[in-house]
Amino acid sequence: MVSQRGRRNGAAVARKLSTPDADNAPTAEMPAVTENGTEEVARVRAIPEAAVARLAVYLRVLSAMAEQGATTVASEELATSAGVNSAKLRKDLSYLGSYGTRGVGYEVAVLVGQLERVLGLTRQHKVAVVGIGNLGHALANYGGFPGRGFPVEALFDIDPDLIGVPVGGIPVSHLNDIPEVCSERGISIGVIATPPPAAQTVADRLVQGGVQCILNFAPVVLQVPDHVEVRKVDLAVELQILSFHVARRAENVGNGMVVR
Amino acid sequence: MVSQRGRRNGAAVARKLSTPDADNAPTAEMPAVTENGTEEVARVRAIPEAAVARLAVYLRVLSAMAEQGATTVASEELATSAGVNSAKLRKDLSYLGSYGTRGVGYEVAVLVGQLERVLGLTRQHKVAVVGIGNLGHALANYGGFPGRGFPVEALFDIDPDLIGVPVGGIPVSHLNDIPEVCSERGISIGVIATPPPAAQTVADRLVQGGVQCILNFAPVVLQVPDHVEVRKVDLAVELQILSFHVARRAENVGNGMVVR
DNA sequence: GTCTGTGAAGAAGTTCACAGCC
DNA sequence: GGCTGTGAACTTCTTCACAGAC
Repeated sequence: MVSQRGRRNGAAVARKLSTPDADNAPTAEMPAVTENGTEEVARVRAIPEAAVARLAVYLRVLSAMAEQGATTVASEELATSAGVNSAKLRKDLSYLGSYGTRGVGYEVAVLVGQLERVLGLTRQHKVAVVGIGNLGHALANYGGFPGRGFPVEALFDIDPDLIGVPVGGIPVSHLNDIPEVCSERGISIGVIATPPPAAQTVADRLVQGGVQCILNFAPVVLQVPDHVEVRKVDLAVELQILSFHVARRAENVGNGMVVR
Repeated sequence: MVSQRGRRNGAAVARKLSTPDADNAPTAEMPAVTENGTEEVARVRAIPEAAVARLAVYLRVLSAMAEQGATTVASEELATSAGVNSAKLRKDLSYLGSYGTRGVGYEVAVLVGQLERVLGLTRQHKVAVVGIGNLGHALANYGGFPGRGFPVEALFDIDPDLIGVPVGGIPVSHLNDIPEVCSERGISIGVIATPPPAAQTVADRLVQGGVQCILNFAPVVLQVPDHVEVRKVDLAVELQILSFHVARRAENVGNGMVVR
């Protein structure tokens, strides 16, 4: 019956998250530390994937609060604004370390700083948008992409009429030049907004160009090397999930309830 | 707090999912009563949320296969194309019922039909797009939205210059008319592509208009009644998640590896 | 032999509830 | 009194591995 809900190796891992004060949290930019060899790592690197997405939301809410002059905030309030419950919020924040004050709450500025650090927002991530159709256009024009820190620095398309034309201040290059241009400009994030058939080829070229992360709007499952991170945004899937829920509801209705 | 089920006493429960045949399958499973007299009947508990998103992906892959003339497919092949492992795929499909043949595989056409049924794609879901800026424009022009079954039938904006102008064949109406127009046209899905400050008001009006589902592109946490389903697509969050992974990688690098 | 369907084990994620500090 | 931080309980999701149908 071993309760052990730790990680994969059963060794006494003991989840050393949230070390008490003494902020040893490894900063993103310091090469930092030591080659631990034996024993376990004192490093905190265990933020659950699911929590990461929420951290980004907290950051946005906190930034808005800071702008309105708030200096402290309680977990309950922040949680409500972020649309989660407070236990989850506190747990999520505990992955960063202990930055709250019992009986009081969190200092907004401190939390913002920590979130930015953990999310890697203390450095810039240059973005390339591939596929300057309707969507790509919209993305390119977002102008420096949401929340700054993500400047769009390259655009690509296959249409000869578009090559060289500036969109949002940046001239469009040809798909063939993806590897070279991405390499030159140090692009770290590629956004794929092409038609489905082109997506895989584009992904390959982005990888060639040294891009580490891809945000894929094309409804295609991309094949990429392990070291490349892909996130997918899939309109059709989102709509179908909604459709599923409508159907679910309709099924459970026992009477004349109108379900669209 | 007496709830208890699953694990520990798994023998008795045996989760009777996947009743074969029979259209709507409410899979009851004698609820052992309990003391909660008031609570409703929400024990249908059929398809796990996480599986639903994947079902939509399987459907797309299968449709493509059907188009190429495939008539049967094995779980391994389908799984690979969909980017999941075969055990997960089989488990997911088992939620629909038993539609495969051991030793052979699945009939593509059958599976497509079942997926469409479960995802509620046998009926149409009329879509309204609110906020005809860059993104809204792109969405409106998707022309009948991905995979049909989701016709765009109403557009809204607040800009007087846009009102009445047709975009993708549909004239833009004013935000104020959302409840009325949605009601009239029987809109079931509202897509919010407005600037953040407008999003909540828009959501309220959509709900007033009887919309059951909202796809929200605005970086805002929406407040809606329980019976309304919201899905969020958040560009900034997606980028920040990618950023997090870059930072993670950078941290773990012990040497001159270039990490963008 | 091949491939599905599925209990059961395992891992990940969420919620509870309370100790500990203000 | 109020609020954070967190082990432990609980829930959901994923993977394993094999019985059973072809």
